[in-house]
Amino acid sequence: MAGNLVKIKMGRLDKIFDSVENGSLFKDKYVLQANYFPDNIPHRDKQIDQVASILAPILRGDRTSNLFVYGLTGTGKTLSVKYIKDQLLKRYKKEDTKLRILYINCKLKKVSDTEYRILAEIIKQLGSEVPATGLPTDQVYAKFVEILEEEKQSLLLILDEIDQAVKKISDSFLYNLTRLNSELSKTQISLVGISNDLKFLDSLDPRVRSSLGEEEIVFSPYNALQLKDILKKRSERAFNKGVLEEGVLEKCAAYAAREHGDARRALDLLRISAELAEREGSKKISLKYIDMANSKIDKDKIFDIVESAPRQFQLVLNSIINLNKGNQAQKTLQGTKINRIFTGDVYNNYQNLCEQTKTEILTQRRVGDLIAEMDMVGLINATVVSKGRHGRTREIKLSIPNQIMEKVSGILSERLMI
DNA sequence: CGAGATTCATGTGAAGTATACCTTTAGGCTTAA
DNA sequence: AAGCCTAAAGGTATACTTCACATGAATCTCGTA
Repeated sequence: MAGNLVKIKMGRLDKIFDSVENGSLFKDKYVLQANYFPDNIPHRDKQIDQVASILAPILRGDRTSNLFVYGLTGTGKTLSVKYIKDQLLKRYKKEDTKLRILYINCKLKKVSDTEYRILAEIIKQLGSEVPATGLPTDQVYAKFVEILEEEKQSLLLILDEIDQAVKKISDSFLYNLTRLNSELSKTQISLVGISNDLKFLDSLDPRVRSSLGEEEIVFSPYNALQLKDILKKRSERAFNKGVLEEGVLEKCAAYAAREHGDARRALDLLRISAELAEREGSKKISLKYIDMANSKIDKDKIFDIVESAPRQFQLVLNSIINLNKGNQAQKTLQGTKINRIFTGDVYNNYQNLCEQTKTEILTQRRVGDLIAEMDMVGLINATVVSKGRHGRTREIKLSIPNQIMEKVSGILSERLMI
């Protein structure tokens, strides 16, 4: 009896394993993943050449112009710069001075947010240590300078997502960095800033702008054809022959092109489509999986945010959902009349919710910021409107798809113990 | 009736506060030779 | 004497709060036709 049961179970699992082992659509899934580093970067030759020619003097040990690289997400900025970094290091031969190229992503959680942490990361990459917290910032600077003065070297600092850093800190950080050169006798620092905010440079202090933006390069978005080409190159390595149905690449490319030509999005779309197809035991990746993948990406993002958000954030979100539900009900009852949701409404509802859940009530000021955050991450759509005599406020629209509203609501109730 | 002044409900910015956490430092205690 | 532990001191990060000022169109006011 018991043996039978196990046998049945084994049989079922074997089937699952078999389907993954034999029927796999993937040849090499890694090729489609975000951290894959391709050995050539299509359609970016012009930009790569530009960057390379600006940075080339560093091979002679000269200081190069500071460089600023713009471009929306998924336009190959990071990839291209990293590629050039590798090439430079490969070519560098001079013995008497050392060449060091540091790549720092200012957006990564462990690095981001403070001048201190960025410096700490730089120092760590230079091969020294500094405590994660506890030291005054100027001491960290001193340590940085000390390391640089140890020996003659050229330093190229690549700061990715630099706008994130400056938004949190002030641009005085960049100012300090650009000025450091005059204090150093043996070492030259060159900066490469990467940002996807096109207006970023304008918002900087003029002194910083002129020194950081000595050279500028713009990475324009890929168009649908280029995206398709990229997908094609990668899919040849990623998939087994013949698993892609006609038009799949085109559709992925088209979707991603719609999102400002984001290549990362295109690749994600393709990979997730394939995963979905595989899970359903399909031998081919057909068009319908792309649509599924597309909505799955959106949904997962929402669940992620909602689930990991801090309690107060969840409470406020819950209030908005409550109000929205009320509106839906009214809509069906009374026809066309829709109450718009404003900050004040949300705050009132939120206060009630706090009483129910015995949570401390935050000030309206703070709740306003939380609402702004939700707008930022795309959970809601909030626009500032002036209602004339009735003041000025944000009009809030929920932008969670209806199909997952229930589930989001469920997660919230569970986490908030309502 | 129309131009300007008012007004409302909040947006927004700066600065301050509380709490949690971190390292360094110094002093006292333990331990092994 | 060396090593270890602990608490105090001095720092940062985070999540708020407080205070103060900014906003912009509906509405009010008042001079004018």
